[in-house]
Amino acid sequence: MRIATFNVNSINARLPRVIEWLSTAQPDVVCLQELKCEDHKFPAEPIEDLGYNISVHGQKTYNGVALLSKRPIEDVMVGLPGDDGDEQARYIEATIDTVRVGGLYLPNGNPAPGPKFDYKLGWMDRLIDRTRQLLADGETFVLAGDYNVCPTDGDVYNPEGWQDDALCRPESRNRFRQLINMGLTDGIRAFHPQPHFYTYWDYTGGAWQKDNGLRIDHLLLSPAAADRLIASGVDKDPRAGERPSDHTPVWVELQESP
DNA sequence: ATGGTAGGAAGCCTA
Repeated sequence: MRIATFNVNSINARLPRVIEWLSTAQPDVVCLQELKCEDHKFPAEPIEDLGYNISVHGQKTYNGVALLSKRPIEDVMVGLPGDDGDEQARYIEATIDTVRVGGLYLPNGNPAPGPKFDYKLGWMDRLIDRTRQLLADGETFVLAGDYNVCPTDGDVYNPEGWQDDALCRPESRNRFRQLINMGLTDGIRAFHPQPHFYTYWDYTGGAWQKDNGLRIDHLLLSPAAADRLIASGVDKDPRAGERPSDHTPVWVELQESP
C-alpha cells in the first residue's frame, strides 16, 4: 500500500502534472495540499477516471487539502481539532483500509517572529494533541503533508541563510521533534538518512537547477505503521516537468495488512 | 543585488 503526499500549488494549474504522475506512479493513497480552490471547483472527473475516490476540504485562493484513494475513504474528518475559530483548510483525516491517514498543510509561519509564526506554533501544538489522541485510540496511522519544517540543518541547502526562517527556527524544529519523540517514524529518513534529500525547490533563482532545495514534505508513521514500512522515496520527475509545482511527491510503501 | 517566480484574486497577498 503506497501512500504519497504532494503539495501541488493549485490543483487546477497542476492538473496535467498530477494526472501524468498518478498514471505512472499509481499510488494507492495521495494527500494533496495547496489546492487553492473551493470544493466545487476541484477537477474530480479526470482523477476519478483514473480509479480514485476523492475527499476534498477546499478553500478559495489559499490552502485546501484532499485525499485520493483507490480504496474506499471512510470516516472523514476535516479541520484540525483544538480551535473552532480556525477557518483555514489545512487538515483532512480518514480511514483507508486499516490505516488512519491524516493529510496536512502546516502553516508556513513567516515572518518570524509575528502573528503568523504564533499561528504555526499553535497549529503544531494542536497536531501534537491530535497525535496523542490517535495513539490513545490505538490507531495505525500516517500523518503526511507539507510540514513547512526542515527537521535538521541537513535538510537545508544553505542552513546559515535559513536559520532565522520559520521553517528552520528552533521552536518549529522542537515541535517536529516532539512528534518524533512520541514514537513516530520519519518515513523518508528511515530509508534515506543522507543530507540534502530534498522535496521542495523554490521557483526563483534557478533553485531546481542548482539543487538548492529543502526537505519539508514528510510522512510520519505510528509505531504499528512503521512496523509495516518496506520502502520510501521522493519522485523528482514531476518537478522537472512543464509548469511544475515547487514541491514534488514523497511516498512510503506499507506492507499489506494480513 | 531586500530581487527573483508562481498562483489566484482583484488591483495585493501568500508562498
